[in-house]
Amino acid sequence: MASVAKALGHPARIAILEYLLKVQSCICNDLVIELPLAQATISQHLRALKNAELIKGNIEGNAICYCINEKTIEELNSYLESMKIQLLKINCC
Amino acid sequence: MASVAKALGHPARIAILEYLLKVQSCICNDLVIELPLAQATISQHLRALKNAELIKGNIEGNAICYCINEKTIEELNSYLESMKIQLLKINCC
DNA sequence: ATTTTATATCGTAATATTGCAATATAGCAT
DNA sequence: ATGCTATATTGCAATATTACGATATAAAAT
Repeated sequence: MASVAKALGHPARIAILEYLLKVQSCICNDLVIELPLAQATISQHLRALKNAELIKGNIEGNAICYCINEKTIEELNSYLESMKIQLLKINCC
Repeated sequence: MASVAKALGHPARIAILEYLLKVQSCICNDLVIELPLAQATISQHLRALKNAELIKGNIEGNAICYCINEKTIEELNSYLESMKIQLLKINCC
């Protein structure tokens, strides 16, 4: 859990995910144009997101189609959901 | 968003939140016994969680009652929820 | 008043992360 | 075969994070 959150914990990586959502499909060189970061840096962030299984990449010719991995988003979501439910039981502070 | 995720992105801080959920109320010296970390380190992690508004602390005599800040959990949750909904529209990879 | 308990802060060493230029790789187009 | 395009990897400097001992603070108990 911590490792997924950690991968989310950088503005550039949030921006990448939101861009992927916005364009609803992605060949990632777009990102180099879209974000104010060097290509090497973006590649590094993509790797972090991939290691955390927040995105997955399919090779398509000489480009790579990176997409959000729904499964991990759902896992994170249901983790928070259950936290929310448990919080209803608590009555302090 | 990134800053909240970043605060969640450490196993000790996840452990603190889960402990707060488990005991359903908290006077935080418990944590020094519960977690295999020095008191200074725990205090540091508590500060990180507090800065991210994931917890709030009320002074109670000479102790402090730290509690989860539901509001932030809910915000995080609804961010992921809306991401999930947007993902349904996407059909690639 | 002194001691104890709970917590925070400071200083510091070890480690990790970030950003980037340079270089490498690999498929595509010519 | 050669050059182009998309991406990854490497090396490195700058910065941030983590962990902790030592010390500070402040309320409570004696």
